[in-house]
Amino acid sequence: MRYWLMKSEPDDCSIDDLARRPGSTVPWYGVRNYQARNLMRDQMQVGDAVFFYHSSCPQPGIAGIARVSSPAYPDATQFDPASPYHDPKSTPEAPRWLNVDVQFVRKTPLVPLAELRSHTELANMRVLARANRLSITPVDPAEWRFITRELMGLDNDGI
DNA sequence: GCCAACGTTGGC
DNA sequence: GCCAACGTTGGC
Repeated sequence: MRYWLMKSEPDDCSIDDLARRPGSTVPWYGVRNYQARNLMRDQMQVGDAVFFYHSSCPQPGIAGIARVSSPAYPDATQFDPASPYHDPKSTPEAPRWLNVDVQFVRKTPLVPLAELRSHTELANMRVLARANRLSITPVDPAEWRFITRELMGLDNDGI
C-alpha cells in the first residue's frame, strides 16, 4: 500500500463535502497534469491511503484522511463541453485524462502547511518542495506515520 | 492582488 | 528540437 497527498480547493470540495457525498466518495476529476495523471494510472491502487489537503484557501493544510476506492478510469468531464475541464482534443476512443475515486475515512485536526514546514522529520516531503505544483504527491511511510501519530494523535496510521 | 515557478503551446 | 510567450498554481 502506498500513501498520497491530494490537493482540493475546499470551495470546490472540502473534507466535509466528501463526507456528505453518496457513499462518501468522489471522482477525483479535473486533473490536467500528465505527471499527476500518470501517478493515478501507474502507481495508485485501491486501498491506498490519502491525506486530503485543502489548498488555495485561508488555512491551507491537511484536513483529513481518505482512501483510493477505484482504479483510474476516464474522467467524464473531459468530454463535457459545459465543463471547465472540457478537453476538445480528447476522445472517448483515446481518452487523455483519468481519475480515481476517493472515499472519506476521517476528518482530522487541521495540520497547517506552516506546521508541516516546521518539522525536520518532514523536510523532504514532496508537497513542501519549492514551487511544487503537483496536485497529487507521494508521501513516504515514515512521513505518514509521523503526521498521523505525532501531529494528529492517531493510532494505526489513522486508517 | 501579487508574483515566483513551472508546464504547455506553437512558431520557426 | 529549441525556446519565447502564455497560462496556471497556490502561498502570501
